[in-house]
Amino acid sequence: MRTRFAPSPTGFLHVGGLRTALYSYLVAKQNKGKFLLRIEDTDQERSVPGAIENIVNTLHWAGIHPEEGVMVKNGVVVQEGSHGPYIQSERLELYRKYGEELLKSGNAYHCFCSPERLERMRNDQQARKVAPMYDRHCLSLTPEQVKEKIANGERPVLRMKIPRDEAVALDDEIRGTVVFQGITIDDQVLLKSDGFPTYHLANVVDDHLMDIDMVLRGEEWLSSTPKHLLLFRYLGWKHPRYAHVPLLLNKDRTKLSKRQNDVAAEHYREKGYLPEALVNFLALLGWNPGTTQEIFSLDELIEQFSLERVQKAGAVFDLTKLDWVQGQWMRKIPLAEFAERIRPLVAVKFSQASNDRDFETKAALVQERITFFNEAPEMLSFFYDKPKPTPVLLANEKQKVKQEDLPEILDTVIALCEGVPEKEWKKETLLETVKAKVGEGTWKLGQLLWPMRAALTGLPYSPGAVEVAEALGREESLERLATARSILG
RNA sequence: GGCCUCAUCGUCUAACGGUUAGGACACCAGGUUCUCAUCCUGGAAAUCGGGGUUCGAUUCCCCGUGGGGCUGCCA
Repeated sequence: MRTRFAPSPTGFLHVGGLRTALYSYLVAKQNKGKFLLRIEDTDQERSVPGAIENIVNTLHWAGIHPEEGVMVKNGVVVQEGSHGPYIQSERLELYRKYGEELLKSGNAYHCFCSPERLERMRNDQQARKVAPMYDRHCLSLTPEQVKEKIANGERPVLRMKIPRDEAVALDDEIRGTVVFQGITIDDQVLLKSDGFPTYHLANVVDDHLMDIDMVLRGEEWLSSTPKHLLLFRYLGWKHPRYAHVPLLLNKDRTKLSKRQNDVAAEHYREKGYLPEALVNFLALLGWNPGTTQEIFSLDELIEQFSLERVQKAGAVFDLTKLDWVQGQWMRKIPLAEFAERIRPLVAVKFSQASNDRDFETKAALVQERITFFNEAPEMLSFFYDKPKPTPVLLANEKQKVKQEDLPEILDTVIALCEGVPEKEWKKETLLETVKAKVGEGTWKLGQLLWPMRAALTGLPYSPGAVEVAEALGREESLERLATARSILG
């Protein structure tokens, strides 16, 4: 099984494109096949320098690694595989050759109509409320007339000749059978006057020459598929299987657009989303496993994905769930790895973090509390910045901590903590100690722990008191408690 | 306008003739030996409409309605 992803290098990798690439990749991998990357740069106007590198890099970031075709090695675009070249602008001769073949077999013809005439024609057709289609004005040209026009310097396009009296049926993997009447299909331009092919010709020639077994692409291609099927037939080739994936939609259910959404996959990387999260989220937009599982690694997707369970209707690209998926993946990261990933971020603000031996203990306290790595510095700031607690913060109505009780409470907490020796300085021991005091009946747990936590962190919310105390260490904790006590006078 | 296509909670979706129409996110309310977060429990929330077919339709058929895609020498 060979599948491909064939983006145009017009800038960034589109999230919809990423999902299509993902599905394509999954189909290839679960069949022990190959997934290849081809670049469709047949529109010179729209090609952007650097776009290929960008797309490849983003694909890699997402964990999708094409095994054939266009790749980037050491920052340079290279091509690997026996079916190359894989960049369409390097295959112009091929398209010209097959265009010629179609011309000879009578399935294509030259057209000299100017853009102006075509526009007039379409306007006129629309005014008459008929479908805008090429009127075959140039079909009647004799070979001599064609030769003469070319000799005069006119640059024709090559148009495909659609049989008007037959129906073309597509057997789509997702949608089943779809039938198109020839009379409704336009005589598509195959080769442009600049010698470049259009998508339609290039796509068919390449999918055949590159031995593609299944084409997965967006639903926007569904209506041009009969043209492709016809081309395969004219050229005497077996066509691949087709699977038209439902579109990703804006909130108003129109095709996902730049104006309404952030559609550049790389931006999600920049915003701090984990590739696992984006891929997981995208996979579920239009596909479901038939079970209640929601979190999938790429390997699990390869194992479980199936086209039969791909939705027919488009899916609204609603990011709300992405954040939840991101949180799930965030918490799945092994602690040691998590700590090392946030350490450099924290060190930017607090250089002590670079060689903090207890950093992992601190990191453990925020892993469940953050959704993005970049929230870590803020969440850990109280470890590196001395807290400045106030009586207002230390007291808490809900916990029944009155300001006038604070001196006594803090003295109690300090005494309790002093009673815990260095080698016993663990959150479990600390909690037991506090609870033992609570058992005496004077104070409730919250009356001791809230002021303790507030004194240690200086914040209205943070990880728990004893957890923070452990991470801070005995000496630092006692110092902070003493500081808090001192402001109370 | 023409062609193609789609249609279950706000969103992503399950149910392939028989279910109190299920799950997830978001939302709301509780709980989780201290706050925040996590986590747990509960709640509110949907079959576009009309006809058929059938003992029985979310499910099959038809007609509407609504949405979407395409309709370029763009992809």
